[in-house]
Amino acid sequence: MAYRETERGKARKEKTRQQILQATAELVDASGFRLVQMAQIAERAGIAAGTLYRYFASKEALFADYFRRATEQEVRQVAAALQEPGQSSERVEAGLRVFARRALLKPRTAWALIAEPVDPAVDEQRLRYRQRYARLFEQVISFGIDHGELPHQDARLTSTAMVGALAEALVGPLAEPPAQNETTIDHIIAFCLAGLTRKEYPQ
Amino acid sequence: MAYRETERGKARKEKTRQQILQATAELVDASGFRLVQMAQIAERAGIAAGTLYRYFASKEALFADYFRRATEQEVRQVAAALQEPGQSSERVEAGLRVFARRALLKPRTAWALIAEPVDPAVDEQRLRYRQRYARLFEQVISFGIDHGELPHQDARLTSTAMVGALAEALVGPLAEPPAQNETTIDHIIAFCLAGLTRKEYPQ
DNA sequence: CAAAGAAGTGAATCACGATTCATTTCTTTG
DNA sequence: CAAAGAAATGAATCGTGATTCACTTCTTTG
Repeated sequence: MAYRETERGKARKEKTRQQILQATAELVDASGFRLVQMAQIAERAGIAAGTLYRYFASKEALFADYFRRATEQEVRQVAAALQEPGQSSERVEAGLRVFARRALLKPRTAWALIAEPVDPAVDEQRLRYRQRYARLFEQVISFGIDHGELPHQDARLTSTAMVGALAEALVGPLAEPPAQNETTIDHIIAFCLAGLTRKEYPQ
Repeated sequence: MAYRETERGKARKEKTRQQILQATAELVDASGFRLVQMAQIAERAGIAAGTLYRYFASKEALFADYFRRATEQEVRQVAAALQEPGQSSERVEAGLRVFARRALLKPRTAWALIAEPVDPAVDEQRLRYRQRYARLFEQVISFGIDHGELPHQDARLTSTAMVGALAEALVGPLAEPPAQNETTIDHIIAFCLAGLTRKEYPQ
């Protein structure tokens, strides 16, 4: 007899898999999904192009996996901020702030996760990602409405608008890097909170 | 002697050029920039693929030209709405409403113009487009601030946030077609106006 | 109408980058 | 260490869709 999969071998493969995902993350952060090539990923991960296909069935599958992991992190961070004790509006503010700070930390990655158009498999992940965000904010807003802390409103629409405002102001094409700092975050959050706590509504 | 360019010939060429741009518009509205192929455009315009290249140097050049014309229309409409008489907030509201209605009329086109990633030449046009929008809204907001109709604020940041909120709520991945109607527009505009007219600001 | 030149055609070419796979190298086990 | 199997390699292949260009058709003019 001879070779059989061993613990050590399994660990080695896991390490390579992580290197591939790490290389993907770095390249996406540098240029977004569209411009990243499999050959580049392989080179940065220190392996041959063909080897990628021993770990991921296709480019789309690799991107989808990377996307899922990356957004999982983001959602977790924002969810944690939203769970902090306080008034609903304070909790929403904390969530927005975490979202904004993380976006500024890696603007291109944020853009890739939020807005860049991608292949169907990745796009499905993005829909899930957005839905999870929407639900997180929605829950807090709905709680606030039910407990009289926030005026009645369409919780989903508000949370969608807030995410859009943040994303556009922080990573959109008009958002020039030098202008983005904590003050910018404060302004944009103030804008969102005004919309969240507004008193008059149509109908 | 023989052939020389004539008025009639010039008109015929102009008509073909318009057909190409019209075909491009229809296809972009159906699927966005990324999926539109030169062969499709030629077929829909009723000409051969090669003929496209007698009118436009490349796909990128064609798209950039289409983009420029399309956004020119949009900007003109919004600019007209912003010029209507009234309080600054009313003028901003009118501008947002035109922006929103037109986006809902052709959601895919709106998405292509606002958010879809594109080649560099088209992207540059998009930057101009965004800047023009930003300036239009900015002017009105700045006027409002100067005349005491609006609280002091970063006019550019506010206008960027408003466009982001609108775009996300109306054409983003979570914006489901059946949910989009005049009521949705009213809600999202109310959100934006609250941010525009808010009383407290950071610092 | 014939000649000159413009415009149109579409099959062939080209560019690009993902994917394959025959071959080589590495790991494990007795 | 040798054999067996796993994993890695990277040059060659493949698919896709933009672009070219030799040829055909149409327009104009004298």
